[in-house]
Amino acid sequence: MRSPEQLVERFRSEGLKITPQRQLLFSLLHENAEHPTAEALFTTASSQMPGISLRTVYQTLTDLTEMGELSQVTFDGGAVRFDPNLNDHHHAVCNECGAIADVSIDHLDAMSISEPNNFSPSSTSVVFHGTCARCATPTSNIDKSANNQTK
Amino acid sequence: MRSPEQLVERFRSEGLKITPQRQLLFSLLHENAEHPTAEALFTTASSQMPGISLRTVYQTLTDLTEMGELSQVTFDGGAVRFDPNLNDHHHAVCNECGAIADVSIDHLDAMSISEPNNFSPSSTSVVFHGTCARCATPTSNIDKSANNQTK
DNA sequence: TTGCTTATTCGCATGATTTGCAGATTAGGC
DNA sequence: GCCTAATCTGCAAATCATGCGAATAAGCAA
Repeated sequence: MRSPEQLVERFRSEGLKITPQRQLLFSLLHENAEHPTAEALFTTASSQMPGISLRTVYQTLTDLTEMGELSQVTFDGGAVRFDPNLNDHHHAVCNECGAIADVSIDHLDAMSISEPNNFSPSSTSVVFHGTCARCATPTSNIDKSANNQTK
Repeated sequence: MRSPEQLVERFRSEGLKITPQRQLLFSLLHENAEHPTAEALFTTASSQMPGISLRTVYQTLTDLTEMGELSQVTFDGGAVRFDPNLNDHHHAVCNECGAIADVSIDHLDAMSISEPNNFSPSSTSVVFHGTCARCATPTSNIDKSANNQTK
């Protein structure tokens, strides 16, 4: 996702209005690597702007997604998560704390479909499940459940 | 997933009852490569056993999943799909018709996380999006939407 | 600054999917 | 055939997401 300033530019140039709600969400999403759900963003947004509507959060997230500024990802059937990272990347989900990390992959191109041989892939997404560094380190296990996904 | 006969064995040996509903679902799931949703199975089951409850379908699917006879997969935030294929495999989703195919992958092990280097993956799942053979063949485009996922 | 126009926001209703619960039913053993 | 616990069923309810209409406010012009 572009910077809040660039998004303001883009919205202006497309004749869209710059509202305080949008500006807040731009800043909450900028370089946000937490893959938040709409609800999570709503909670954070609400603390800074009491009265903001969950509906507006969904609306803005949908708009940004349609503009290609965000992508949506879901893991294991939970709520949709929003990802402002537009670079080519994949995800690693921690089985312990539920944290989701962006990962780069080496030799992704070495991999290919062996069977069936008649499917033409246009994109590939890889999800690793395992243990994140924080949860693998015994001394810092205190706050394991901080990012736990509810489902 | 094991064969209906083997599942009957297993259920018996665990003190669970063999009901007509369960038997029907065993047979509908056996070697089913369609990755059906609970609703889809309910629809099919209903035609063969009018009166069967959607609740029972969900219950049985959950039971089989907990027994390790089925796995659950979701794509793009839609409803949960059930997969009786217990072999190591991945999925290919057709952007045209929504069909989901099981795929085997060559050289999956060549691939690795380059960044961050402190995540320990225990499993990897790969999803390809693209065009399936049927939709890529102009002459057989007639029934494209047959398997279309609604979301 | 005021007013106008239209995009946005908001709140509520609704839809889709899934689970909890309690009473009715039935499989399987005696 | 009877009994008891497991199962099935129907409905309420939880969760996540979207549709809709009325109220509001951003951006522009005068």
